[in-house]
Amino acid sequence: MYIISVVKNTFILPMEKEVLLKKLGARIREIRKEKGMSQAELANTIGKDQQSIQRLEAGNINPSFYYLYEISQGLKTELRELIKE
Amino acid sequence: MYIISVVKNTFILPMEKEVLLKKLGARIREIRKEKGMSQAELANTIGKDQQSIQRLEAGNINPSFYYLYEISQGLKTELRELIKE
DNA sequence: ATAAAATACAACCGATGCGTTGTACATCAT
DNA sequence: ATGATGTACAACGCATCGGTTGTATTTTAT
Repeated sequence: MYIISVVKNTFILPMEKEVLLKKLGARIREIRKEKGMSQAELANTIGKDQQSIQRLEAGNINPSFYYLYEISQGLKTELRELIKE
Repeated sequence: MYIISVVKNTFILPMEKEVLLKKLGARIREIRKEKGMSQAELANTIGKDQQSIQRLEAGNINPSFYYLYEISQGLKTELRELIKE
């Protein structure tokens, strides 16, 4: 008797990682525009640079919790607002 | 004329990183207990192991957005619920 | 008291976040 | 046309996340 197959992490998540990150980025961009800020402006207020914000909004990274917190502060909003849907 | 001091990131955040992560971990633990799950149980349902959940709940890591999403799914709750305060 | 279950902690290591530099391109005003 | 402003993309490097193994400590049940 041998183990012929080991399937790991069969838990199916309702949303793909890539899709989720795109949505997050789009939401952040939406809020930033509402506030009338440029990427560089947002970045500078929280000690980051424009390129980092660009990557985030493009959904090209999977940002850390604290990073998102900093973003929310830069946008003068609640962290929870970034996650609406 | 010389630059004698460069202060970077003078933006003062209302909450320290460490404190925020402790709170996040505590909140996750709270929800997990409400659901009557063990760390291992939560971990296994989303293809992780007990030790990873422990580090998260202890506030010893700054988890990624998608990681938190997986946790929320394992807890059968909304991602937003993990961030309540 | 003993065993089982749950939780905590430390170390290794590959993958990746994120700060940074450099640059391209598009839009707008002068 | 030129310059200023906003956005996009790629690469480098250090730090850290997170999967994993190993083990210790605590809690609960019998």
